[in-house]
Amino acid sequence: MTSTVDRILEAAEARVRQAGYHGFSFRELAADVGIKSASVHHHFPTKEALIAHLTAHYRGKFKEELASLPVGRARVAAYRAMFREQLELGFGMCLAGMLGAESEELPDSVAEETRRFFDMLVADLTDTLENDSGEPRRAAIAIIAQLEGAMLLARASGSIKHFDDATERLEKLI
Amino acid sequence: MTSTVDRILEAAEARVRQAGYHGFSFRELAADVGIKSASVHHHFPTKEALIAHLTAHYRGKFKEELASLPVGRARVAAYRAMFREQLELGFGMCLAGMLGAESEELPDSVAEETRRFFDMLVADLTDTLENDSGEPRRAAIAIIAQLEGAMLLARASGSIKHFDDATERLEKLI
DNA sequence: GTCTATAATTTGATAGAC
DNA sequence: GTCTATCAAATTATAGAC
Repeated sequence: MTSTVDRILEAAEARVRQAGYHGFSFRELAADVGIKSASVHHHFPTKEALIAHLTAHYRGKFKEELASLPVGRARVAAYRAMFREQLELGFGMCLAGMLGAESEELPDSVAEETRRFFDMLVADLTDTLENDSGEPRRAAIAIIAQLEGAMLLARASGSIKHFDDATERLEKLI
Repeated sequence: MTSTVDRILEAAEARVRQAGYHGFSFRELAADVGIKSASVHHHFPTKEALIAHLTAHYRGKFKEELASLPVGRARVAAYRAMFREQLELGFGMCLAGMLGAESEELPDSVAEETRRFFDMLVADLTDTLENDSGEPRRAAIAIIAQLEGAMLLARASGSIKHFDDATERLEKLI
């Protein structure tokens, strides 16, 4: 049995990943969970607080998943498989990717948590590539950009094939 | 002297590129132009009609700019410079990139125009790379994804340096 | 072509009962 | 912790005067 807070976070994640920060209301979110919007406000006072918390939570979940991935060059392929699976399951954009696109017009706390997500990702991949790349940090940034852009393009085109095409030679960026 | 329609399109482009489809209202848009929201509705009956038209218009403008770019491999570097300049001037995401991220929850006509933008871009770059790549279409898709993802990452991180890092070895994708 | 006025609905958020 | 009820503001959109 999952707590109400967890169910709110799960529903909010789905909503943001499909439609962005401004693309859904507290009422829609509450309906997803099976409660009323006032009950959502009981757990998260404002939309800003909810999405900032969600983004930090997403970063934590993501970091946990990273812990189980292989090290070295193989980790890049595992990143690719992770992103692809999210697309294939219909989960929408990466949460931080969606918020990153909108970030200039988002509340500060949300933009800040989004920034921290990418800092974490860049750090993880930079560490990973330290022995495989002359410029590990630059390679890490290029790979993350490629994955986010491939997701975006696949959604825009309505075809997961675009993700596969865009990332097939991902390791050339190392 | 620009027409009211052109000023509406210009303001709408800026709004969508910063905040997305749901991130602004007709009243804000009208204020940008210096008119009332009812006057915006006179030119574009609905938000869907406005943004669908805007996206088709953006595709046309983009295609015109492409006409002045060099051919062959040098065109890839010119693409990169184009995208970078937009970021540097504070123009936000690529319009189609922003709408592509949100596309699953957008009105059909808007999603369709967004798809057509990327079809056009992929076709242009595929033609360009025909003599320089064994898989010109796949290379084209990879390059476009890289550029869109680099914009997204630069915005999320608040640093144009991330765009430069992500795209420095863009030609490796050819 | 632009305006004022307004309709009908939705939004984020709060008060207070249970 | 959830609800009903409600608020004030904002939203997309329309009617009709000028």
